[in-house]
Amino acid sequence: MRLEPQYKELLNKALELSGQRATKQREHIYALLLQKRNHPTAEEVYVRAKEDMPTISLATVYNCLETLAETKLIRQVNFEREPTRYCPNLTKHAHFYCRESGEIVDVDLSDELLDELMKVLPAGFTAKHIEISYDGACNDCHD
Amino acid sequence: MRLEPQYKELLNKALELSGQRATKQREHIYALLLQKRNHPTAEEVYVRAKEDMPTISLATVYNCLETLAETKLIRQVNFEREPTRYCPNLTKHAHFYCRESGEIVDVDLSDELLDELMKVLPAGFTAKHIEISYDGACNDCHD
DNA sequence: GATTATGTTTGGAATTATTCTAATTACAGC
DNA sequence: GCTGTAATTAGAATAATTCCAAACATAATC
Repeated sequence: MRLEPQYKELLNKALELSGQRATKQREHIYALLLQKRNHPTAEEVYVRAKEDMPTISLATVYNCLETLAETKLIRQVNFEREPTRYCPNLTKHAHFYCRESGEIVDVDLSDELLDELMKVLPAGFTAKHIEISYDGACNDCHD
Repeated sequence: MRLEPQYKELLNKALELSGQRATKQREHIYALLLQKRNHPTAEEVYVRAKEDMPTISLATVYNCLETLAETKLIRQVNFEREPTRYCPNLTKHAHFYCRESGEIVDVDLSDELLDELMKVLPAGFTAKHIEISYDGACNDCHD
């Protein structure tokens, strides 16, 4: 697993900016999130991370994911009370959760649509963030 | 605490429809959610429920909330990994979470806006549900 | 280049929200 | 009033995550 130069750059910048160090573990976690973008849970990341880095601990996986999320290199994705999932797609998007297959798919959102969503807020309210999640059946899972 | 007749009716219908019984506990929980609509957690519901019904157990609170949610009389509301909150507002709405005060406010959504959101889904995807949550600062909490 | 200071990782224990379990209780239909 | 089923209860169990203190790695200073 190799972290591509532009992402390595991105990671280093983001960590430096927040006064944190670039470590093997952080690079590794970031690389594997970028490489297979299937919205894994921390546990799943842990399993994958151990393939190339057998001594990494689950606590470190949580720490790294936390750091990456703080520095805005990845997003945390939650569906109800299920385990948090992690997503390196930085474009504005929602998530579609297929109840059949369990798959999670990114859904691109236009700035116009997001604007409209901001406009429906009551006067005096300002949102830093909007989370949108769909759930239903994906293309492969229709009855 | 008195459950207003129209809501009592609604509750009875919904429970009957799903083959479940109307119990004191279910009525009580439903009544107090309707009476103070501040999106309480299960724990908070438990505390309030005990005021008038000191022998009720936390497990029962969870059971009742689950039943009410199943029968669509209330909605579960989640923000990241925080405890689930409960909401008896059945209109189509999103939730605004104020990071300052912790307050949660309902935000009405028009059918048109929801339609637009459905339209951005990839071909072949059908959503049964959309969850929208804003977070930021509410009217009372600006810097 | 050695020393010190600071940040990071690690394994295991602790926490927290929630669910499960088995026993008791309440209720509906006969 | 019985009988069967559903609901409640208290406490144990679970699952995801966070905390903790010790070991380790890296960066800064001499």
